[in-house]
Formats: sequence, structure tokens, C-alpha cells
Amino acid sequence: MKETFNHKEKLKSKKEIELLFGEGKSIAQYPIRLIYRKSSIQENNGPKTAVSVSKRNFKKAVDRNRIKRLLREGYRKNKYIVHHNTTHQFTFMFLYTGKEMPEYALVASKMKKILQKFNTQEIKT
RNA sequence: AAAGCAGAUCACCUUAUCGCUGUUUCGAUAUAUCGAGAGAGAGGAAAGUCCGGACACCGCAGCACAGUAUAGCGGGUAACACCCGUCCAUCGUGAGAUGAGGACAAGUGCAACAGAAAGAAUGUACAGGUAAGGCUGUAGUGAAAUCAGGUAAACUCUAUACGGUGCAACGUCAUGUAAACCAACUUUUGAGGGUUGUGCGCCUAAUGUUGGAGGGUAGACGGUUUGAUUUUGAUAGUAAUAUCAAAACUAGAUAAAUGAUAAGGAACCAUUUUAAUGGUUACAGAAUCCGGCUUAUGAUCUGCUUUUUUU
Repeated sequence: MKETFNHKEKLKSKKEIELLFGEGKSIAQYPIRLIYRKSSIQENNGPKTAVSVSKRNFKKAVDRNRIKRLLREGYRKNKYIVHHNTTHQFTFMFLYTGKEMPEYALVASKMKKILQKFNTQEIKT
């Protein structure tokens, strides 16, 4: 499959995000935390995804931008792990909970682990 | 060579692979998407939000007061607290830097130490003088002792400018209906209510009927990037800048694009075997748009000053 990450796969609706924070489940794999939820909307486009970095841990906009880009890149490269699961529409939110500027290699490996963890949990239930 | 002063320029580069956001061309179709190609995609400060505008809406912003800001002189500008020129003052050996540079001949306030006395009155020594007396001169204290004294980062006065709120402004469309909103008519009252800091002034309310259409859902689109624009040249001017001509189109996101990986090169630093190895490549990320200011920050270049050495 293609390693794209265009606007269809991005989570943009404010309503959906509020629901996600309200009733979503979470998987932690320091320094990344995934919050996910079964969406009410059915589009068959794979999970809708957003990323976020706390302003408290990173004051500079440059740093936050960089981490968000790394998270997006990590997801883009590894999304094949979860993308085949089309029985439900999911919404994802990746949070960066660390306090240090990460390397891409670390983000990529943790992203892989977290997605595999998600797979095993959701396939069981 | 060292130390310093002023100004200008750049903001690591190239290639490949995989991606992101607009634009545009072609082809498909379910008319909104998909596929392919082309081309574009952060800054000098995008930052702080401190000034000044454009633009939009509001009770059409009128007058008075209050309030705020500015302050040699002349010029520039859409405008400014900005910029240019110039005088003066202060600092520096100097290149230069700084400006809290309007008025104390309107009024009020304030003035350490010293001094009899600091704006209110008088007093010591010596000399002169008178009917008498600090009446006059000198000495003495101090930056200043009656001199149109000093002080306005003291009130104040003078001149000039300023209505308020900010693109989450505001407009259109879709969905859709309860109070509230708008228009017309009706009845009652001239009190009450509303109004940007205050007053004058200005606006009008309540009931019922009919018609229109709001709020909310941060829905979609517009506003939104062609502009006090950029580059080059000419002319005017000491300069800031202005005028004219030619060419160019140069980000437009919205939980927010501008990225990741690899290879090679460049600069700097450290180590040492002088050729490699390792590390580093600042400050920092557009959000309606411009002109400034302030702050953060890596280099490179140019001109100038002082000192020392050599000739």
C-alpha cells in the first residue's frame, strides 16, 4: 500500500476531537501516547489521525512543529500495521508526552510498537 | 598587528527516494473526486504586540470637559513615538554615541549640606550714611542671596494629534425554528429605558396583527492575498524620499502545509599521526495586510578611528 498521508486521513472536525478526548481509550508507550475511539462516521478511508504536542513541555513553536512532523512521518511510514483493519472507522490522536526533543529513529520505533499494541488489543475485543 | 566605531550582505548547498499544502494543464467520471504532468511553497526578525495606518462594523461619532500621546529647528511620509538633515548639550583621546532639548516674564509646589536667612523675612563683622532704621557697600555660606534666581522623568500652561471595537471584524449561502431581532399598521404614555470616560446632545418603548429573517451548529465560500508590491534604469534632492519608464507576480494553511531518509560537498571547532576521525552549522516558524520600533541571534565584507612596531 501507499505511504500517503493526505487531508482525508487527517482528523479535523472539532466535534470528533472533543468526543475522542472525552470517551477515547489510550495506549501509552513513552514518550508517545495514543488515544483512539470508534468513530460514528463510516468512510472506509482508514483511521482519521491527528497529532498534538503540549505547549507546557515545549514553549517554542519551532520545537512543537518539529515533533508534530516527526510523529506524522512516523505514522505515515508505519500505518500499514493498522490500515488493513476496515471493520470499524477509528479516530486517532497521538500525544507526545516526553520533555526532550526526540530523534526520528526513536519516534519511528516507538510508533511501530504502539501500533502493534493497538492491533492486538482491538483484534481481541 | 591589537583594541574599537559605523554601515552593508547572506541566513549551509546539491542530488536521489518517499510524503504534505495551494495553483495550473490534460484525461476520466458518480460533478465531486481520482490519475498524470508542470510550476510554487516561512523570516530578518515570521517573535514581543509597543506605536502608526489600510480595511470592516458600531448608537453616523457634533460640541464641551476629562483623558492619552508627542515636544529645538527644518524636511520626508498614507501615518507615526519612525526616518533624514542641522543646531545645542552631555559622554568619549578619537571614529562616533546619546537626547528625560517648548514654557518657571500666569499660578501653585519643592530645594540635602552649609548658612542668620532658600523665596519668607531678616541678621553678624567692618566701612559709609541718616532724624531714625539692613539704608548702602564689602566680607562670610552656597550651584544660587532679589537677580524677570533654580526646578516642568513636580502639578501646571502652550501647540499639535486622537470616537470605539478588531478579520473569531464583516458579507453571502445551506440546514432550520422557541424567547429575543427588523419593517409596516394599531392603541396607551411623555414618564421610563438605552448610549463609547462624563455632560450636553442623540436614539426610542410596551401590547396585538402581518411580513421578513436571526441565535446556535467556531458548517461551506468570500474577506484572503495585485500591493503605500518587487527588480532595474533615469531625473530632482546633501539626504530621508519623490516622479517617470520598463519588466515581474513572489506562501496562503485553518487541530493549521513547507517534512523524513540517504549520499556528496562547504564552513567552523576539537583531537592528533597533517591527513583523517568525531562533533557543530545560530536565533527562530507565516495566520487580514502594510510602515516602524524593540528584543533574540550565526557569519562575511567594506569604510573609518586610536595605540604600538617597521620603513
